[in-house]
Amino acid sequence: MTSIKIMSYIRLIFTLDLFDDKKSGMTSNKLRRQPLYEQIKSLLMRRIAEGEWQANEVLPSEWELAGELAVSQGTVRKALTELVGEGLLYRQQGRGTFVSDIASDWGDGSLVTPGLPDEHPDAIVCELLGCSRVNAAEEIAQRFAIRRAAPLLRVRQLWRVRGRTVALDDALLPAERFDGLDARWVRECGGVYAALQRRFGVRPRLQMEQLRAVTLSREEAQLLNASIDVPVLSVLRLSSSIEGEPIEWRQRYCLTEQLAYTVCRT
Amino acid sequence: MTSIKIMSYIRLIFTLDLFDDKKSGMTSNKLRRQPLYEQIKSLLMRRIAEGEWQANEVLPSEWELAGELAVSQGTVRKALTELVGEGLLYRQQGRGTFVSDIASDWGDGSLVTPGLPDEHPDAIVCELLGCSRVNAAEEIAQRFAIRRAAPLLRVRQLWRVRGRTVALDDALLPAERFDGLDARWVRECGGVYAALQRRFGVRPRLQMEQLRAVTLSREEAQLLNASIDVPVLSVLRLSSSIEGEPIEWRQRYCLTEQLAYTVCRT
DNA sequence: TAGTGGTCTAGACCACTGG
DNA sequence: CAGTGGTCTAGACCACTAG
Repeated sequence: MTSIKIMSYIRLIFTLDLFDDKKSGMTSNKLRRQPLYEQIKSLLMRRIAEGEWQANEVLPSEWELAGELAVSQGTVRKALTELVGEGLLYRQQGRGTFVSDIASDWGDGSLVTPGLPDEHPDAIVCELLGCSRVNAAEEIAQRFAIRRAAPLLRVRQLWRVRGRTVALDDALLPAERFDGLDARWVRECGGVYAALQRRFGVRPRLQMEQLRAVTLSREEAQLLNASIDVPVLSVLRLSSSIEGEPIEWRQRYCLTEQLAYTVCRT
Repeated sequence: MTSIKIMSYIRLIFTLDLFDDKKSGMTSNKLRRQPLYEQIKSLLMRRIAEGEWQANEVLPSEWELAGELAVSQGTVRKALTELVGEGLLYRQQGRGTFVSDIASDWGDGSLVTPGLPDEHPDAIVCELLGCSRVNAAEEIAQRFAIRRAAPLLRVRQLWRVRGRTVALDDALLPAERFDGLDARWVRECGGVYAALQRRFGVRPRLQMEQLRAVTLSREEAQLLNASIDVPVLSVLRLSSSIEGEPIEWRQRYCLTEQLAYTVCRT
């Protein structure tokens, strides 16, 4: 217990630049100081990314954090509330504040019978088809803010519901940013996003999604075990880190004859 | 100024049941009292629905509201913050808190070139095809929690971008719940959602969305001026009031050869 | 019963807007 | 300059969880 406190204290020393001119104010009031609760958010995000607390582990209480960081409990609470809103944490009254689970590569939507029901969706199973390295085309390079023809990691996945193929994914990630990421890591961690989080402390966040109805190429149709004529839902998704850095560019083709791609709010 | 205060005071009297046992506590502690800020949210939502403040009008300041409602400014702030999060209000530092604009029937997504750009989307124009009354099929009736074959208002709309037809909408609303709603009201208010808000004080909120890739029937293809073979994005959307009451069931067919249906976050 | 998050208060100072 | 929202503090009490 005491050692934890001391370690936290040492960490605070090294991050003291964050809490610099707290009382001074007055100096250079044009360069706005970042609010305390924002600094606390950043600090907590970094410590979670570094693995100080694993998924579903409990954080120190609000009062402990307030003590460690020498701020009031209300300020810690505001930081935690925002991180809960962003999905990084969850709270349980009387128990504590916990780190959220790692996101699945599938994302948020579920696949349910088109009619309408609020039926419980069947589990989606992922098969990793393989990883390869490709060179970034012009537009992709721009998206990732990397040079043209820079190496990309390409991950292909096949999704099944009750044994039936339902979707084909093609994910692109900047290879130099995630050096060492390969099929073995993805397999061991159980997904691209899980690997990103465990190895690089990065949590992908959906930033933009483009939806279209298209038809498949011969190769894609074969992988999905579908006719080349059938209309297919195309989902093009850009994910980024919480800081806004673009992380992944994912093209999904989804068969929606049997199951509809469903998104619920609140 | 004084009269406003008095009216607010009178209103408070009539809604005093909301702020009943604030200090008493202790009594029947199993029947949890609703938090003050939730009561304030409800009160403000009702007053906005009743038209006390129009879109883009400024609300009383946090201190004024706190005075009227006899609560602390922090509690008013919490209520306002949540309503901002729900999209009902927006704030501007130094200016005040304002009522948000009325939502468009189109919804949140925009239509942009499939490539990827963050290009500024072209304006979407709506043409009202007509309103009619139909009887609720079994599954729709269940959704709206109304009896089978109860009357529904059916609104059909055609959407255009730069003159090209891009989408066909078919909206169903419970006719008895929105008695008097017809083509004239929709036209005058400039949309179904605008009419719902101005006439009934209801703000539709997206609750669920189902996406599929389909082909069109002959009639729909004709209306959209499209081939019957082309894959079309089907969007099935259920909207509800903020209280959770189901309001609208909307089927959209969207041509996505030229433009992709795009959703952005943050 | 001790410890946690959830609500509420009162008061302070700041940054921004507008007349 | 007065008035607004934005941040931060300190302290109180409540409801829930778990030993």
